Amino acid sequence: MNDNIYLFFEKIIIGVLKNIYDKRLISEDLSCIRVIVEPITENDFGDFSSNVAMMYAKRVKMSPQIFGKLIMDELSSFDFITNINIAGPGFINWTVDREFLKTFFKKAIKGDYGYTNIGCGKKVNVEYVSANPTGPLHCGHVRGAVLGDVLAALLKKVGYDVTKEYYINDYGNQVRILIKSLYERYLEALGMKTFEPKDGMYPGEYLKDIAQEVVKEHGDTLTRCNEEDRYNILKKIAISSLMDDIKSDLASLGIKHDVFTSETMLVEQNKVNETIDYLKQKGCIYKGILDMPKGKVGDDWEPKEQTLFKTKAFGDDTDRPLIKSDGSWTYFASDIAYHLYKIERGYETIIDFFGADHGGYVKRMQAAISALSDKVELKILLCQLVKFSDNGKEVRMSKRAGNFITLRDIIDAVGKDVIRFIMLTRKSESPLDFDFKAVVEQSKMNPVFYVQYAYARTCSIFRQLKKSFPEFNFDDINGDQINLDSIKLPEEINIIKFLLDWPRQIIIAATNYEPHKIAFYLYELASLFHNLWNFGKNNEKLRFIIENDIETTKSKIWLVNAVQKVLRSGFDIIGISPLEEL
RNA sequence: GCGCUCUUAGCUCAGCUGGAUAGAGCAUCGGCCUUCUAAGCCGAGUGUCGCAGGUUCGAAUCCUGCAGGGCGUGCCA
Repeated sequence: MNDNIYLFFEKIIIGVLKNIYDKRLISEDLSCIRVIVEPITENDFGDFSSNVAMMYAKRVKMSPQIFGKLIMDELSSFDFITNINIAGPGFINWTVDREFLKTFFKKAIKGDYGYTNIGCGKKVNVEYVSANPTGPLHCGHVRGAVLGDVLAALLKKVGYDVTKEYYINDYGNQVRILIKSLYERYLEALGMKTFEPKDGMYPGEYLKDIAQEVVKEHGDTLTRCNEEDRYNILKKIAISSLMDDIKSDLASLGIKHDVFTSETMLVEQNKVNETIDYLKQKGCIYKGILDMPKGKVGDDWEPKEQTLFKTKAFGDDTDRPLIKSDGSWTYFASDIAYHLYKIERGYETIIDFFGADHGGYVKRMQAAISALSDKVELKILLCQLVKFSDNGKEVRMSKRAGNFITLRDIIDAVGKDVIRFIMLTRKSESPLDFDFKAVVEQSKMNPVFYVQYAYARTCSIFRQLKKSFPEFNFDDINGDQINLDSIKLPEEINIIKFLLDWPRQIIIAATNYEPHKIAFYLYELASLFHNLWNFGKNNEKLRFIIENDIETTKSKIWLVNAVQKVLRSGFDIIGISPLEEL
């Protein structure tokens, strides 16, 4: 916490409020309120600002100006606060002594900068990707995959005990169809018939390879055994093979889940039964007939009695069925069991990352969770779909025809770093355009190179440093005794101020579940650094390495090192590579 | 019909969760490479924050209504 200058000042103001109250200058003890300190972007006002006087003027029955004046008088007793003033409708603005700013940052950057323990080791489960194991991952999965992964990394960074989880939907109808398709491919591999995709069967070529595996392992014996055995054998091979492919694709994206939970396992171990029984006991389940849905209705709709969950009582639009007409569990039923299973494992916060096409699912799942537990928070995050195009032309996909862009295609085309960064250049609720041509071109259009270039430049400086000062010792710049007097350009101070914002940005991004903020922060930091770099292009005296002046060089290198460290730790969070050369 | 979500510069988007004169990139025009990497930097113009109300010291941000786009809408996952 002591590396966060905003928390530092917030604490100071809390202390000030206490003092004012002790002196009976105000009528109410405000020392337990939440004070917010923010950076000031327009430099004319100062470095930092707080709106506390405006927020609480009413409660102490004063005008913001008068209340602010009281706070201001107390604050001016701190010698590192200079130029304190009240502006506009009652902002308290102050400037911080440059030596203090540098010393504060010098201490902060030494440790695990940016790590904050606001999570206090609480257990959080982040479920993401969870694509059906009926084929390879396609481009539609990429955004949720990256956002979920970065969010998990962020939560870890702020002190949560994070489990990254993948839910394998290996139980429902889709799997049944998959196995049917595989059997047809198997017969084809044995030369017994030609594969003809019908009844929604999966036409993809990948089933041919799996069929070959089956033939290798079982010969033609499956044509003779009973249907149930055959189904189970085929399912086991298919799911494990497809999950291997999925895992390997995810690994290429830098994603590795901690836990894989299988829907079939939940059913077979009676978790679904038990969950539904539990809900029955609570009186949440009944048999009934749902009203005909408004809007588009299939031709085959007819009223039917179903086993229903009273999700409407917990805020859903209508009650939801749990058992299909063939007697098996609906997806919703096993998903309730799955979430209870997560709760049983001790997670206090459960986060699900869904695509926008699952938006209709949010309310019923949240309803289910409130029925199961009043302690656990379920957060369902939706990310909008990605529109893929190539040189401005939209790439249309049809899963039925089997011509979809796989995740593998995208990784091969543009690489992991580019995908990950591009996915973070929008907030998750905004739709995202992904144009192959624009992305493949390593141009200005592509922010990931811009950010990686800044990092590479820091590395380049260190390489150059070795040539100019072979005896340079990095321990010198990490020690307390380093002299930072030559760090005084406004742009250098600005970079330090911006770097001081890093721990705060991480907290904002993590607590609001907004991973894209990190990408934007890094972009801006890169921009500030490129700017500083070019000072040295225009004026040799403003370079980072100054021949024959080891002391100045040391302090400049200290700053470069700090920039590099923050870039590096940002890269770790969003999962892109710190390339030393481009 | 109902629910969720989005609408900010010519285009693509940020906007620190209610703050001060709403910001970037692209595109356009002009400048900077015998130089720590020019995949970079600097300078120049652009706004009915979809529309209309409301809440208050203060609204792009919160609430209500309307318009437009996307997604969803029983026994798919």
